[in-house]
Amino acid sequence: MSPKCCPAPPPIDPAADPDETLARLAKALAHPARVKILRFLLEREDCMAGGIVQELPLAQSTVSQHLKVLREAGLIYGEVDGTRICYCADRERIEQLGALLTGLTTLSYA
Amino acid sequence: MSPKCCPAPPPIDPAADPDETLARLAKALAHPARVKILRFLLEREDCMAGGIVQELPLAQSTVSQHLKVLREAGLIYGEVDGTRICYCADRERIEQLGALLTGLTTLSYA
DNA sequence: ATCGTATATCGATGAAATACGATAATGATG
DNA sequence: CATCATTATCGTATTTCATCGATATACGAT
Repeated sequence: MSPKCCPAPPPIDPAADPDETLARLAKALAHPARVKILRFLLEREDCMAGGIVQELPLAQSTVSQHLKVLREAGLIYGEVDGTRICYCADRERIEQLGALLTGLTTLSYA
Repeated sequence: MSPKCCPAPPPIDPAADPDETLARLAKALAHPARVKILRFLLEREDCMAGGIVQELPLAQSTVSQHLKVLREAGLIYGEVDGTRICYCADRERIEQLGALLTGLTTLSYA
């Protein structure tokens, strides 16, 4: 499931406030470029990421910034090996976002 | 299903770019106060909203601003009747966000 | 050791978000 | 009609975001 080139993703903190967590994850997705980056990473199972810059009409430094935001939110993880990066989308984290959303909508029916 | 005090929610535009839409909706949720507001509205099926200000440690004008953001993103809808507001959470829109998320993660398995 | 490539970080800048108080608008109430 | 209660809007200060170019860093190849 999880590709070889990346270390294990950090665990999800169950004690965190759901509203804060939801807002935090949503914020990381709150930019089209970051959604596209995430989609790009999700599309290739081997999580090779060299070439993200070419996919977007943005400067390299800007893309790097967006990657940082995604990384800090835990939506992607990985490592940089000198000249090569190996980022992976953390599906579990994305599913956590989905679960938080579902938890929101099913509240009143519980 | 949809409460009486609110008009019909605006329809969802199917032609919009999914990444833009996802980012737009996520952005509206990218603040804890707005998540709390949404949760508050989802909790009461009758969508009465008088009292949101009391739920949050924020000035009334700030809450109004957050409501505006949610409204413009289509996550809530409703009308103001002078001294009384009647906002409803748009469950369909929230589910659209969930669907866009799912569409993202299931991409490579399609 | 030098060059080339790929990524991250820094610094600056303009745009947008967040917050508040003050004010306006609108209905309800006396 | 005057007043109260509730919400929206305006003006403004502060912070955060987005973007870029320039520079730093790390590795591979020559």
